[in-house]
Amino acid sequence: MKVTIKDVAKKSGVSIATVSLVLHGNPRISSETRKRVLKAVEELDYQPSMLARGLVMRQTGNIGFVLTEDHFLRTEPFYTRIFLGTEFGARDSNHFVLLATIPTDFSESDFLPRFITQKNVDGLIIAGKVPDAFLEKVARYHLPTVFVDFYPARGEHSAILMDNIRGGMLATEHLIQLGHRDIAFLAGDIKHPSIRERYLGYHSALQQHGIAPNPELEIIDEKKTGKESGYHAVCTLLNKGVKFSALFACNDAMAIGAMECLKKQGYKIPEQISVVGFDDIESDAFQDPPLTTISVPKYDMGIEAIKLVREMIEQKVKKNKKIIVPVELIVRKSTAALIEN
Amino acid sequence: MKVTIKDVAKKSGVSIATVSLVLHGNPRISSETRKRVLKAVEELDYQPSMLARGLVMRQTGNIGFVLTEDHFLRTEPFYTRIFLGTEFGARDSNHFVLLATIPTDFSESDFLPRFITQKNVDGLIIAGKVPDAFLEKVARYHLPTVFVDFYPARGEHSAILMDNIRGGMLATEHLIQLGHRDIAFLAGDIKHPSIRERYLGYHSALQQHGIAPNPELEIIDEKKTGKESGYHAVCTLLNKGVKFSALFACNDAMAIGAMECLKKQGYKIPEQISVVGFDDIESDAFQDPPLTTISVPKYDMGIEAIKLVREMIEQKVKKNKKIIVPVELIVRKSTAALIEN
DNA sequence: TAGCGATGTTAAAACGTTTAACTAAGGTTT
DNA sequence: AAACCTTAGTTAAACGTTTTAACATCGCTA
Repeated sequence: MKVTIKDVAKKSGVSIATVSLVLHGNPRISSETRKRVLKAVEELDYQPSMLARGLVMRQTGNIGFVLTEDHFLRTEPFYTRIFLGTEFGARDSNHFVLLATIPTDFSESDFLPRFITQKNVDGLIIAGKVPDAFLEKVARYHLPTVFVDFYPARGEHSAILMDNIRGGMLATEHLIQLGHRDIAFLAGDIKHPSIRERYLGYHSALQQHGIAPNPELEIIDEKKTGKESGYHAVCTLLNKGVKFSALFACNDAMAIGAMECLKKQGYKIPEQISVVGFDDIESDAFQDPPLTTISVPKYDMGIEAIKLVREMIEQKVKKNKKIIVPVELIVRKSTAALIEN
Repeated sequence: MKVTIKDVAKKSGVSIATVSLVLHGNPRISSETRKRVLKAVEELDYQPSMLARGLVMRQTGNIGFVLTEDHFLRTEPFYTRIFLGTEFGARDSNHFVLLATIPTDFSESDFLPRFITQKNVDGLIIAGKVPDAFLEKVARYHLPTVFVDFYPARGEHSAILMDNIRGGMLATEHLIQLGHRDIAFLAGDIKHPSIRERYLGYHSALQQHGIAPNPELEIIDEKKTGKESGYHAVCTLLNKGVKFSALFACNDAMAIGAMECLKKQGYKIPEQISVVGFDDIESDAFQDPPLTTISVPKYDMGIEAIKLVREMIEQKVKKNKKIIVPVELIVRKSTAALIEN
């Protein structure tokens, strides 16, 4: 059968308590005994039972990771990468990350993930936007919770967010530095905090450089934020007949859609129009031309999220800490200096 | 604190043994006591501790789900869907599914997922192709294991596979029934069992309908199996100058790449050339024209996988059961009857 | 009336840990 | 030499279950 602490104790001629103490680095144990125990552990390949440990320590060693089904299944592996980050971060503290999806339209009558109702996790990471009904229901369990890439409308919470405002500024400033003045902004779902913030960044960069924002250049009422929306937004912009030499889309999907439309209309990118996106999705580098964008450290966000829940679990204190991870401008071939004509 | 079996016992005026027996549906308990206990359980919202239970039952209640990082991160959520299926299937038996990725180039020196080395799972599901080095290393742990969409080259195993041969036949027969005779086949990585089998299906359908396979029409030595490979394969085919009115690609990615190339060269799909793919990926329906393909029940594969590991765990017997799930032809707009000219 | 079988319930051991409280031996102060 | 501290290790309780064997009660039968 499985080798237990008893086997180790017997083999090294000490009590099981001593073994346990050694394993926890208790300084009361002489280095000689310590060595003997460690040797036995090694030779027997002893692995402590998480179950037994959890039982006495009253924790499960698990952390729940929740996101909507849509987010999990969407083609761009954004949250998947964040999850991978948590998986990695969890290694240090020997936690396991349990992943569960909830219906995208979670309602009062839906069930919570089992690991929540069964109290089989010590803490929770909630990634991406989730319905209010879910938040209400889950709040009843008083689990240490960290939000990632989403911040609930009401209440104080711990969260890992990206610096959307700065990202918006970075993108816009890049264009300004290239000499552009007439910079369009493309977005949908403008009520979503992240998108709103990117928009704010765009605005404030313009103002800081003494460029008056031109409402004509802002297409922010697209229904969605996918490729088609980008395509459509450019159509709208073109139809207005307003002059622009660059555009900043609230995400890469829209940027790619926008490029498609522009190319179809015969515009040369970046010679005639520069394009910047946001997110740094996989396919950016394979676009024609490769897309300049703002990169988000997804993996790191996962790691930070784990660190934060762990802090909350250990200290048993309801902190409300917001961590803003920095974003970065990635210059590729879709942007170029303005050519005056 | 957390409500335990003791609280339930006290509240309903019985011993904890009785509570436990009630919860396990033991028939020796009078229906009166049973009712009382159940009522208390209900009122206290008692949730048995998986830890304590696992400790005495010597099982963890967890099932590990392993796949390579590539497979997890790839844009098409194929394995993600399978995972979701396992998650769902695990609900009945109240198991949790722990997901872990391994490096795509896993080697002897890499670490196994923690839940394996720590014996924190009762069984294992391995999805997609994994390196031999991983298989060797993991075999040492003698865990009940089920493979999904992959079957190791050596040894006998339990696995959930899709009917690739039949899929290949279905696709090819569809084209034959539409009147096509010169049907090209596009593939890469022909050594991969799944792709090989699809190829076999293609072949045998041709033969069953008395059509001599034409090696000139088989482009099977592409480096990879992505969109670019499909694009490139069609170039090769076109350069040969061999006549064909339909093509069957070993997967949708290649089919989509192929369509792009054909459209660029001015061919009309399906009027001049019919195209069939395999996999039924998300974006098929949004292609121009929407792609006819073979659909694979990913979600069901996950459910079946869980069922099978559970069987293996319970019966503690090393079965080698192969379950072949059926595939289905999905007719969209990329195929049409041959127009003689 | 002793013995028996059926029925319903419980006591207690076991699972594998952690950790507070304790012990024993030796060393140091007074 | 009594009292006290250190050091290194051990004992035993606790965590929350499951399950087996034992027990109590009752109505029957011999």
